[in-house]
Amino acid sequence: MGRHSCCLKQKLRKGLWSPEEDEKLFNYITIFGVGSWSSVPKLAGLQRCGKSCRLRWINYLRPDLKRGMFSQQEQNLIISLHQLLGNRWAQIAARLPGRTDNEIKNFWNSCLKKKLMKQGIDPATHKPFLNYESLIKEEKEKSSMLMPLSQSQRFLATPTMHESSLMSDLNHYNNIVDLAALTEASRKFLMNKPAALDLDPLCYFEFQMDVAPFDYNLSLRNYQPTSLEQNQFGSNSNYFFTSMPCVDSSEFSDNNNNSAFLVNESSSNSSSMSVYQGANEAGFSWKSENKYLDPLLQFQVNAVKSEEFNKTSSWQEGLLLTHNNSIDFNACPLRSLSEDHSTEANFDVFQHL
DNA sequence: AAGAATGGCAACCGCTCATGA
DNA sequence: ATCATGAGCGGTTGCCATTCT
Repeated sequence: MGRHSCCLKQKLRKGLWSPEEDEKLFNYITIFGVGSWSSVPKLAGLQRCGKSCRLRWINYLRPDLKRGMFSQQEQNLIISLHQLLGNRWAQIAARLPGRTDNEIKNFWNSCLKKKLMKQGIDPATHKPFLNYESLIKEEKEKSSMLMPLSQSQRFLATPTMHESSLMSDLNHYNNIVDLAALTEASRKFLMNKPAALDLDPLCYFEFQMDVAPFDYNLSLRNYQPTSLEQNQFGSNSNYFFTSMPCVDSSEFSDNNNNSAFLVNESSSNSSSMSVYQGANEAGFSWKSENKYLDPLLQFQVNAVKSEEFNKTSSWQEGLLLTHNNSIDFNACPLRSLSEDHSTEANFDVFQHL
């Protein structure tokens, strides 16, 4: 035992399928439908293991297969999906009707990868090829001249129980804040109504959010921008952030010099979230019109300076992948603060399937 | 022209996960 | 709880055709 039963059986054929075998399998499945693959070979009169039959059907015989070249749209979609999902070919294939995971995987490995590389894009990260070693070193050197700020610059607020851990994290170059801790910290800030926490104005944020129908959780990651990015922020930015995990929350807003995180999941088919940083700084929002999220939506958010954060968002349809009623939500850092104090953030909102 | 190298694709292998006894 | 089994997934292999040297 231990091995697949199909592998124990003798005189099972392997390798390419003959037209006769294809016909047998096709006829059998056409008549009896897809059921127990392990019993298919016997019933269909094939000297194959069930696994082999399944593969042949799924990848070749299935009548709903598209075949032929991938269209430009399909190629773009694959690239986008791969950026979001990585090598999860089955999930990617689920978004391309008539295409199999195997087909997409092969296409990726033989064509798209090279195509991206030719464009100077790393197919693994979907970002331009960089010499990361030297880049990081360079940025470290640059930032060491600018950073760190004094503690008073970083934190204008009354110290809290979480500040020290935040501080220590900020001392790392990448200063990735422990997400759970920061979420918890933020929640407590909110609940205790502390004075504003003034984060390093040269830092900005990446947000991650898990969403289930009635349970939202926002986490925050804070990291050092590159010097180029630093220049795009106002020097006197006053970043403040709070997050609040909510369950069926009523509206929460925090105006004036505070930022706010708002999640509403009402019993109606709508939900929304807003994040806002600082009194005069950009914020952004996330929103779903459907309680059960449309699996094909992606939101592009344009966050514009406004005194009322709930007026700052606009939406654009795109791509959203769903999974188990939860979402992984990754916002790119707010960036490109322009003269009119508008900023733009593109979000990848996706769920694991 | 011929052998080597490469590319594209189909299929296999090993693993994980779900299910049910 | 444990084990057996099957389905599904992703990495990998191997075959064949094409291109290169």
